[in-house]
Amino acid sequence: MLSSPTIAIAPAPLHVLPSTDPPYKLLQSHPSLALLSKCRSTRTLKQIHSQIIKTGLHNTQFALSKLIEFCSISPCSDLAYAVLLFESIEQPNHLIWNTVIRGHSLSDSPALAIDFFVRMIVSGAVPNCYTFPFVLKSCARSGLAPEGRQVHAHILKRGLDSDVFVHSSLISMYAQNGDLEGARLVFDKSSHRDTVSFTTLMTGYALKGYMDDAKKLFDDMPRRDIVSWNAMIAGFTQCGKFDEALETFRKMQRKNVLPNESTIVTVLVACAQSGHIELGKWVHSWIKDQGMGSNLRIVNSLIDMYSKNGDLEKARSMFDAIQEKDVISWNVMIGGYNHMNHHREALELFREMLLQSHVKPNDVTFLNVLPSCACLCALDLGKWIHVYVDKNYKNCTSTSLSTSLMDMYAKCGNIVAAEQVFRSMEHKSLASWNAILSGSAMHGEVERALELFDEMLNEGFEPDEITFVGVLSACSHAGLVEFGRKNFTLMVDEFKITPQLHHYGCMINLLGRAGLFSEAESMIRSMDMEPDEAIWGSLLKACRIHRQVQLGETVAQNLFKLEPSNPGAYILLSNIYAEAGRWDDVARIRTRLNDVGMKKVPGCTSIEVNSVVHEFLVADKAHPQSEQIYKMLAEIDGLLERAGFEPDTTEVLYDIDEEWKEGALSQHSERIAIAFGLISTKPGTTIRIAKNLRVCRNCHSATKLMSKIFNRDIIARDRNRFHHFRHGSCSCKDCW
DNA sequence: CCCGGTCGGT
Repeated sequence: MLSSPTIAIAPAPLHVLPSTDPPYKLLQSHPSLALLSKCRSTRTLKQIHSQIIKTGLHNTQFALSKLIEFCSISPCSDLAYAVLLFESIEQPNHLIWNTVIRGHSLSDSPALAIDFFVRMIVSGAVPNCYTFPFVLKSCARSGLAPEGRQVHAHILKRGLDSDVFVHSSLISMYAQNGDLEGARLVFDKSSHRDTVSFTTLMTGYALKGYMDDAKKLFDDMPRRDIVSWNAMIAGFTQCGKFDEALETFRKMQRKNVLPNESTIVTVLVACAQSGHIELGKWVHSWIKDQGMGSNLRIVNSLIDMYSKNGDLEKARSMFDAIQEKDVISWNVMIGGYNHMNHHREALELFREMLLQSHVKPNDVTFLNVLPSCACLCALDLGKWIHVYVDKNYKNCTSTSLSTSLMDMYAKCGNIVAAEQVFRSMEHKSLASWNAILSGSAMHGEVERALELFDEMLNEGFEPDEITFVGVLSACSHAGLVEFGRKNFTLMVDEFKITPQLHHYGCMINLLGRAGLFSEAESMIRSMDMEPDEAIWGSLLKACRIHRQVQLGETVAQNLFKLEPSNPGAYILLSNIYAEAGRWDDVARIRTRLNDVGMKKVPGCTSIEVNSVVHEFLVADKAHPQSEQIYKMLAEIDGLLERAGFEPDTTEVLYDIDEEWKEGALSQHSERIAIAFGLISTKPGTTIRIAKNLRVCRNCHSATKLMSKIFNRDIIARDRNRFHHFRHGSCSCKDCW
């Protein structure tokens, strides 16, 4: 029995097929081919293939084209197998050529379809009106505009441009390659413009954001079908014109055009992105009336709409009610948690997906989970995903997935792994450069960040505003005033980027810390926008460092106005007074602080041990191992004292609305997390923690000493940047 | 018997 298909199709010389097939109606209903529609795995595919060989069907072009078609576009596609089949045929007919070109045009590497097209012509086979739509699609999908124009020349030579399918495919190809003039020319020259050609050109305009032109075509077209309406709604949605999108939807209903599944999905996207939750709810009840309430695509879109609008409970209850969840159901729910900063829930649901569902995660799943890993410093889970991706996607990992992995490593404290991923990437996007650049900046690797910036410019990448946030924050972390000024000018003059608050924030921080107050003030005056709390905040910090009492008072007033209930400004100002010996003013601020009833953001530190993320608050006793943790804390205090550590109590004010007690400083959340890390990991292991606020001075000094006493690398992420503690010192060189 | 345009998750 021929159980091995490779043996079956590999023999030389090549398969010579009879020039004509038996009547196709006989073939079409053949039981062996009917089996294909039920085939779900490569194994059964191979069995069916053997069947086809046994019954002699493999001597027909029809059966082979069906097999190739199935291998190349079914859910369990295996393009390599399709090519193997194809190569075994000596003189493929049109159908076979078309099928193999179509298979490649829909694959991950659509450019290969063009290679087959060239081979087809060289072999003397004549492309027909079925061939060109596939070839044009691959020119569009692979972005090969010159090749697209050459194919257009072929079409004209063969007089096939009057075929409606070829005609609309041409418009689509030009439009998707961004050549709207080309698309318009094809459209204008034709005398057989149908609804599809109109809609295709209209979509081309919409894609570029030219909604006025799109609207004009829409109004001018003789007949509109449901796809035309949907395309118009989608066009408005994609360029953020949600009101117009929803208005078009209402108009279509007034004209008694019945929305279909795609319409609903598109409208729900508009509701999700624009926050029109009331309309979303109305659409939901309308869907129920229409009996579409159990359509999985629609339910998935509803979950997305509810979760993006903050109603996670409604979203979750709909998610739980789905009997047969698909990968998108999982992705939207995980993505919803991630979007609303419910990172723990995102990771928990991801675990549940792996353990309790039969749905395999895909790249979008990871794109939704990785930012949550990054936020919680869940490095083990992030690494697991990396290994999984390498194993399951081999060398076809997308640029965005690699970028997301890189970002995760950088934010979890492993900048070396981030750089490794970066170097291994074949295609880098601007986002990839931005991620590695700001990663290096976050880790205080300033020279590296500036090197990377030069490198990306040399490779011809055009930096954007995010790039410059990375560059300028690198300069500000290292106090490189001259570089900061230079790059700020470069950004504005060379790259014509209007500075945003973030950029000014970096500059003010940099100038303030260097004591260049008049330059900082004149920069603030030059801004087109109102300074935000970050800008005043960094200036106030600078006032404290340089003991600028008078300026500090003015700056603090600005902060009080912006954030009346944030205690940070009061604390900084009282520190400034304290350091100037103005105790009356200190007392006055403290009273005010107590009167206003500040909303203090509780300090919270997370640490991952054995793939589980643990979170600790100040003086937290909720952890099951609390008793051991506090024993360890006491031991640490003793060791610190013996090493000559003196608590720096200048920032005790941070605890002003805590019940102040002896030892409060050693109960800051980062200390508890480190103590937990020390008792639950092997000696010598690196400890990684992530804190939601900035590390206080006292904890910073204590942690430096702890890294020496326990001989551990401690990598701490605070709200701003990373601190790598090692052998008693910190990578930030005490300047943060 | 294989052809075109809209549509969800970054």
